[in-house]
Amino acid sequence: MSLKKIYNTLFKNYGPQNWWPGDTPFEVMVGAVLTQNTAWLNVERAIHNLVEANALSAETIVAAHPKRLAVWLKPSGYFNIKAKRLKNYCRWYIEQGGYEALLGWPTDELRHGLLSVNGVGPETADDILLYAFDRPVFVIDAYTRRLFRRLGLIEGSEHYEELRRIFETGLRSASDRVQLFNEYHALIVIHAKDVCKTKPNCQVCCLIQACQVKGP
DNA sequence: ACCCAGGGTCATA
DNA sequence: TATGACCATGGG
Repeated sequence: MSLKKIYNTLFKNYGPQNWWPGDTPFEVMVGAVLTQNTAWLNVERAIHNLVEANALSAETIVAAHPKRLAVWLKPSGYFNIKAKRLKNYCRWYIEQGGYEALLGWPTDELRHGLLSVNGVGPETADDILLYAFDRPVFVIDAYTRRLFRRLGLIEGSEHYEELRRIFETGLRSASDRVQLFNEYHALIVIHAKDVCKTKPNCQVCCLIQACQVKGP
């Protein structure tokens, strides 16, 4: 069972997802930080607070008092640490000259720069690279590990970079890799959290003979 | 009253 | 290198 076949099965079941739910690249970046180990609905509430406060910009976030920023971020959980991380990211983002400047960076350098920010780890960086900068980077999250371990394609305990290499090389000959990786990650998440719970007999679940969110 | 959610950092051995 | 504690809200 190839990675492409699994993608086709997922796509056939769920259709196009059109991620990331963000109106601007900057909103995508904020969402990527706030969604760390957090349900997306709560992230939306936090972003809504920022919009209502007219604070959805790097400059405003950097200038905001930490306590007040934490209040805006409260619904997304971990609000104190996320306030720091978001400030760290926005400070770096401004220092590098903002979106237009970063667009000119080669993907490897951009990824390295993102990872240099305290609070931005590999998945957050790859979310930003793929969904805000349209770079062909495959996002590895807990759902990806679980699904493909059950499918028998990976062991599951591989390091992040190793898994990313496996997926990116496995799909190296695809025509539009940005579009493919974008949809693929979205489909993996949708499969895990929305449909898989309520449709025990979807094709992918039959494939792995285990349609349960919990479990190894 | 549990368990979990689109992780990451830091301290410890 | 590799585990574990910690961060904290809201939904099921």
